[in-house]
Amino acid sequence: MGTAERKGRDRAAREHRIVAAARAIAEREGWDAVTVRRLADEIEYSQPVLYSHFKNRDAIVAAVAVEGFKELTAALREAASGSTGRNALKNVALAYLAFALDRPALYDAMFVLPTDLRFAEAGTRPELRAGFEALAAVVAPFCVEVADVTETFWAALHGVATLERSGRIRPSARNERIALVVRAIVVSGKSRRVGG
Amino acid sequence: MGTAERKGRDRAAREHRIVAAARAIAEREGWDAVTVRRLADEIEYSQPVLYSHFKNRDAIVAAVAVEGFKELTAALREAASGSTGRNALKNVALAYLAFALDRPALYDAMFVLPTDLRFAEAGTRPELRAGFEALAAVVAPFCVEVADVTETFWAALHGVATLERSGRIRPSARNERIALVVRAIVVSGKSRRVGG
DNA sequence: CTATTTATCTAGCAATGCTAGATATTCTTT
DNA sequence: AAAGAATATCTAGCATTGCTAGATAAATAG
Repeated sequence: MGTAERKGRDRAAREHRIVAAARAIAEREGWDAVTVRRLADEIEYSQPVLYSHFKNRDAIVAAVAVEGFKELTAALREAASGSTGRNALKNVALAYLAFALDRPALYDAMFVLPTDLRFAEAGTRPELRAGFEALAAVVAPFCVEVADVTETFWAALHGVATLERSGRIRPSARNERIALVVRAIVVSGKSRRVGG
Repeated sequence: MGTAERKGRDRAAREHRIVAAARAIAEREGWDAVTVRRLADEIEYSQPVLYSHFKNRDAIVAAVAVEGFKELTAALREAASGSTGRNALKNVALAYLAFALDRPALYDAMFVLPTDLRFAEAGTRPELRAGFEALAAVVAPFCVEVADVTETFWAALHGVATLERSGRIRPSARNERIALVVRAIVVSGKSRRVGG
């Protein structure tokens, strides 16, 4: 009798519908519009059901963030494939920015909103680690301290994305900034004395 | 009779007390603890009085942010003074990170929380522009496209600060990341062909 | 068929941002 | 100084939020 299995599947499907609804509303109207009541309406169950799936609202945001990390990782790998060296770097940088700018709500869930997700330490979820490694892969050819340079590359991309998104730096200069970041990585592994 | 003037001063003083209370609570307990009711208690007036000073809660956060910009600007200028060239860059970078990391609530008000403050466009408040120019001053010796490089420098610092603060990159590698950012700026203006 | 566990819902709490309408205070004018 | 006008402030409340206790319905087990 597979009824227990079916129940488990149903439950998983419902959980996925919650996450999908949260994400859809957030993308369309922002995270403030994602209320527990509205999610309950959306999945056609009452509020407390959501709390049998997630500890609290933040845990729902975190679930969306995990989806985001998977997709970001995929997008970065895709961008890296088919090119090498400096071009790969540039393509990855462009893909990162495109991801952050076209899916602001998703990016917020991943990097801005409070979550309990852990990073850069033991117990980091694999979805999160994989994204970092996709960046490290294109950075590695240019340096020996891969972790340091990857973190700095990532931070630069994150900073450019968030400051541009909030209107703090000029959208018109995006390409120049990307070129500067890419060049910084390319140069980082080369000789210390430069240009004479 | 300077009673109108005194009233104006009293009002300004009360407004300042609101902002100071908001900032103090935020620094101590986070922005979630900064409720309008609690601010009203703190200044010993009723809630609606706050709305005669500020349009809404976000406007109070914005007022704290403006204070933050003044202080960040001062900190960056201070850090730049007394050194030149690469050392000035490094000192400014260190000062920026120190600012962001020891005043997380203030930094959030300035860069993370939603505000109506405008940047990088006509109508930008002078407090905000001054901070940018303090960065530009130490970047200028190293490049010709000062605006582009300054924005990228700022973005890198912002990214490093926020990712480190949220535990997404290793605190232990802070100095390495700063060194990389500084070197990237130093190198940015030099010859395009590097290291042979 | 009954008892027990599991799934779900109704109803409500306490807190939030914000505001309408009432009241107290201060100023202006005679 | 008194009456009327304008200003300052408060009380009380709305609508919404995240979350939960306690009641009920459904599924399972004996």
